[in-house]
Amino acid sequence: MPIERVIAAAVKLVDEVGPGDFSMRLLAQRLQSSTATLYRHFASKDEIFAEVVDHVLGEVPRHLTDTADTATWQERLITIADALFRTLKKHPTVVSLFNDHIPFGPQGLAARETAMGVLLSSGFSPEAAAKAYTVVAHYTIGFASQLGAYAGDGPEDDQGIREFYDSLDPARYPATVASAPFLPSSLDDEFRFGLQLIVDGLTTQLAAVPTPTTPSPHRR
Amino acid sequence: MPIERVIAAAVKLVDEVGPGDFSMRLLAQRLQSSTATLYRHFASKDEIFAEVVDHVLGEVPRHLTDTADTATWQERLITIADALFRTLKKHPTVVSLFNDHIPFGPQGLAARETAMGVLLSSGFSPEAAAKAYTVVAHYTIGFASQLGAYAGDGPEDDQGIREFYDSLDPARYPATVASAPFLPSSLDDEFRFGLQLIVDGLTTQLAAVPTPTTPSPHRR
DNA sequence: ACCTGAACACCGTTCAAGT
DNA sequence: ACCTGAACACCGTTCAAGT
Repeated sequence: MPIERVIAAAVKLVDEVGPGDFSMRLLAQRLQSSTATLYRHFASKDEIFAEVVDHVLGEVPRHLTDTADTATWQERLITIADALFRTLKKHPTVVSLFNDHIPFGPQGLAARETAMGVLLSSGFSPEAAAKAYTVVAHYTIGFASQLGAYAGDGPEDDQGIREFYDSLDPARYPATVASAPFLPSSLDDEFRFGLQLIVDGLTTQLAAVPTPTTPSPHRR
Repeated sequence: MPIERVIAAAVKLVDEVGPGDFSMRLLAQRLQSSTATLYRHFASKDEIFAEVVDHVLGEVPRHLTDTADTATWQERLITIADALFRTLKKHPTVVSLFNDHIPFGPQGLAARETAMGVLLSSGFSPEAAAKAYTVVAHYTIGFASQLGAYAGDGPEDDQGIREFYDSLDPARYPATVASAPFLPSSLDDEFRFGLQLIVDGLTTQLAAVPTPTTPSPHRR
């Protein structure tokens, strides 16, 4: 009956069977209760999913690796994005739920506050921080959303994808075949590659305006 | 009974009611047929969704704006990503289906081939082209995946989000409140901002290796 | 007050039976 | 050979009835 127990069980169930096979009946059964009882705590399945998203966001701080006081804002921003990405990778089936609603729950707000604090104390202007965090958060969640496509039943692992493009008719798909051997080795590598590009781009962009870009100690 | 008519009706139905409310019965009814007949053409609902994704990808070329022969690869790459993003924006409820499977259908292959052709003929090495296209494609689809979150029932429009963050307790969420007035004005603007960052990053990255980055006429 | 079995109006998928 | 009504085993959500 404690609400937190329901949410924890819901997270576990989504992790195990995915949002598609998740059902109120299954959840009620696991809690040795009935669906009608669940509806006294939550208005709908969707509301439970929102709580699941918030619960998962609560794990982000655990994946935040310590950064030295001398770390640049670039290093700090990459650390934050990486913590979010690693959290989502631990709950691959949950990620799609992030695309239904903006995470306005307490853990979502806390994650945003922590990240914005790091950026502001690293010398970002409020405007630059808002744009940087928003784009990095959307980039990270967007990439993680596609994790599911690489865990299906087709030739959908790194090696299989390369082989598939390589096996196409070179007369019909010359450019695709030519580049097939050079495809990124994993969505992970690609995520880091793109994240670095964005941070590089932010560095260039910020250097062009009077916003201070020199690192300053975080939360001294 | 022609298979293309079924797919066209499926796209229309997903556009209208979303994947959640889409049902085989509803589709059969629109086609004045029965669900059992649908199963003689497609093995499952999932297979129909795969065809819907491919059909939508077929619209990308229509959104490709003409680029001058003197256009840089940066301009060409942005044009390609923008065409994909605009296509997905026209089918916001379809986008989530992109996250279930890699688009290996004929239209998906054609879109990839066109984009890779542009990059290769713009002077990219096969390796640089593969990495650049993959990261840009995932970036674009990832961003578009989150379009749904900004069309819900909460305070989920640009103005409402700003107001929500602005109304938080400044003592508890100082960094969030400080940056609230500067949030990007729309997911559109943010998409273009991030895309520019990635292209800027690619420019820096490519300048550091012997890969030619000078524009050359496309498909002369 | 708190809980729940059973019901309602749906699903995806299959199959025996019709033309 | 091609189609389909009806069935099967499920859904989310509600509500009358029980303690």
